[in-house]
Amino acid sequence: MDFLKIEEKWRKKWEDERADSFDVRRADKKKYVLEMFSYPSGANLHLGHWYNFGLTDVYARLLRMQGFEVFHPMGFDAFGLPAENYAIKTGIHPKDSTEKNIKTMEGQLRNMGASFDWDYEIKTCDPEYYKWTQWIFLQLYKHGLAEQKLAPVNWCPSCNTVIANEQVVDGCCERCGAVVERREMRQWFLKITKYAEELLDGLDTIDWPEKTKIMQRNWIGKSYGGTVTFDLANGGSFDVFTTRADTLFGCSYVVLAPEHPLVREITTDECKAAVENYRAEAARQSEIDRTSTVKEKTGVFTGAYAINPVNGRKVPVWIADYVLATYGTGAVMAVPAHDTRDYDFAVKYGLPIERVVKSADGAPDDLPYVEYGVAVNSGFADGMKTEDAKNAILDYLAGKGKGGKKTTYRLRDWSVSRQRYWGAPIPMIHCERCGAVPVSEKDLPVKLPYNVDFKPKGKSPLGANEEYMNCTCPKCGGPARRDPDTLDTFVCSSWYYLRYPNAKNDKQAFDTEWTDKLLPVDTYVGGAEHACMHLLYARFITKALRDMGYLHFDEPFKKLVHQGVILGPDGKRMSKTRGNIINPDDYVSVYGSDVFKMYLCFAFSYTEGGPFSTDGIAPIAKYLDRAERIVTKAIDGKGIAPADDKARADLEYAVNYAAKCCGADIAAFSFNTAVARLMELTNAMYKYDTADDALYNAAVTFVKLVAPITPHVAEELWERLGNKDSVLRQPYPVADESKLARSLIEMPVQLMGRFKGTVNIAPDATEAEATAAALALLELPAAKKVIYKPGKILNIIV
RNA sequence: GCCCGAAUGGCGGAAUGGCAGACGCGACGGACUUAAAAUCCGUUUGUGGAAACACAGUGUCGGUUCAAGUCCGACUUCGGGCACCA
Repeated sequence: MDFLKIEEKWRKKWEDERADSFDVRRADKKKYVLEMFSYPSGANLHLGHWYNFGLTDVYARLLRMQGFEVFHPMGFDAFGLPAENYAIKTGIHPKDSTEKNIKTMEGQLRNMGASFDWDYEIKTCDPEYYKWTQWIFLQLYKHGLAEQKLAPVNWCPSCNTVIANEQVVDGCCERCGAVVERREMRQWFLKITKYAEELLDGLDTIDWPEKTKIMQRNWIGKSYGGTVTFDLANGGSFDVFTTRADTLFGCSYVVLAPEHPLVREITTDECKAAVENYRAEAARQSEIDRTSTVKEKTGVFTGAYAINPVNGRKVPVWIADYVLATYGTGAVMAVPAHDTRDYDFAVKYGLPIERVVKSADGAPDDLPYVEYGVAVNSGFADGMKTEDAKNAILDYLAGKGKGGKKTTYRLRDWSVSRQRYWGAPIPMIHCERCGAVPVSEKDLPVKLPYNVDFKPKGKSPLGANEEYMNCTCPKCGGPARRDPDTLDTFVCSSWYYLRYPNAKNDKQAFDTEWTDKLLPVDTYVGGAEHACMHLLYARFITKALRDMGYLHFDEPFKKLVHQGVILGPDGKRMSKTRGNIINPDDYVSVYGSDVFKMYLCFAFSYTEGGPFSTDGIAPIAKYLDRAERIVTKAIDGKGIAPADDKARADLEYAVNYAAKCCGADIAAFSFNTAVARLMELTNAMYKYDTADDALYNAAVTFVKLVAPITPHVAEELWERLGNKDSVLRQPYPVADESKLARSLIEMPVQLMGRFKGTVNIAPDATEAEATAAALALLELPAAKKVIYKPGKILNIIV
């Protein structure tokens, strides 16, 4: 078949007929199918796009044939760092390069033959889009969900700019090699932590991969414990968070994070130099390095002492980099006898190690003993089991006003300020008199100026543009400055699924009534790398907008599917430096999109992915040619009465078996087995080998079954079968169960759980009948016991 | 380092705890052809055997079960994420 020619013919026809338009009148039958939109960093669609968009489109087309009105939009996540880096390197403006890339990708997406409705296209860098991103930020601000806080950023002293984690390589700047520091800057945060509990609970209500739910649960990191207030010997106090309050009597020192605000105040003069050095050193390390459990623990003494509230004991206050300012209270109590990190630290620095838990059942309990057990050397808690001791000690502290039970989350607020150019400007104004003031909604969008020097020079690129920065305070009318930062691109992508149905609405971000009809997204497909960030942010924004009354659903994505990662032919992740990048165009331009897509369907387990190999592509083209030949033969047989009943029954079985499996497999994103069932069907048609009505009917069903996968080829064959309408609008075949029923079935027989052979029995055979047949096969007189699972196995035990 | 996955023939991959290897690639054989290509048909986990069949076999080691690729524990290797790449 001339695939390229066929594809051009049908694509043109579909475009002329607007075959992929969403019909709003049928919104009651809607299915919202969405892929994570693409980031136009390169000029071309890469293999991952094909794998995500191409195969999800197979699913979308199946749903259409099953009678649903599918809403399947496409757009671009167009702001972001790579375009800006590219601009710094080449001088090409991010807007220009991004628009050019989008144009190319749009063309390629159209040639994919996927059923996107382009009427709803969005681009996050379009002022008509980011206007509403800014509007959402303002709503969050008005509802107390946005606030300014100090937070550390990576600062390259040589480039004189903030750099992303990605640009930090082994603690050094990837551009110039200078050692990167962490600096505190004032930044906007969205208070996602307010929703920690609901984000956790909501996971139970959605159809997502279990592993993704587990990852989100761990990311949110709820832990039950308590706070303990330590008074400082020289006045003042601080709280620690612990999940093991039962070990409080064994606390022999306390540790603050190096960044803890109290550190400067409490450090004694003798210790000052060491503490300052240590803080500077800690600022150079990433959190991953700091929390590594194999890294040797280090720390320094501050010279200060704190009072353990349960026993009045004076314990030294240290700082150590394994304590993070961002988790819990930024301070921990150290119980070396019952925590491995504290133990290593205490051994290294000669701090006391005192047992306060022993094993309950006499099992070995060498120190450090981190298991639960029974409290010892713990005053009033002696003899209590760990759980009881926790409660007793926290209750005691609560009674004294020195702490109590507390639940903590690992989840941190979402930092959204970026000291970069290519993003949505933060719609806030800083006034000397009024402080931070929101831009009024009527003045949105705050437009990103085109003429900006985005080269690094010590502050945000926008901050150097006086024309942009100077404005008047909306509150007092005095002179004021704009916020020089832009929003994290995750903000743009945390609500785009709400915008698609409202893509052309220039009055609102979305029309609530309409949004309620089309959302939530029924099936969302994208990479598992987004499990904790994008997917959590989107859930948060949905819940926040719901609480403001704008939405009436709780979760944005009912069902989630992750596609796997396609690796290079060498089994490694594709990358420029490895030189193992596969360009899909090289194959699509030769074989066409149908063949390439069917290859992607067949060659991988969708959710696993795997190494790419060119070897499988040509065979798919051959297979479609083989299918074409048998369909062509079948056309000649139309109207000829079938002769052989047995052969016809076998063919009909194959047809209905394929019908039964194909749709179910595609719906389960098991594309490879769906293709396998189609191959079995064509094999059965070849075996039948008679041009008559039975073969003709099989061909008709086959063409419908294959249509979601290879729509162009299916349209062509459908036309040749004598049809005038589109095969893509035919109802998807449903199996006739009566054709699948067999008078005898093969029942595997096991002896003591080992397979011994099969017997043919009636599908509804009784246990006695089945046992008799099995015993005959095994030539045994009787069974001691029989395990019979009709349709599955019969296991004889002697 | 921490969290989450994955590992099955020469290769890609199938398999609600119940016949491991569906389907395909490759390889081998046959038909057609003067020949080749293309096509159609067949064989193809390993070992032994002419065969029937027997034994072994799903990364490693151990466990649960009448029965384990599948469940549990420990490990090895690879992949994803770790909050400023998206």
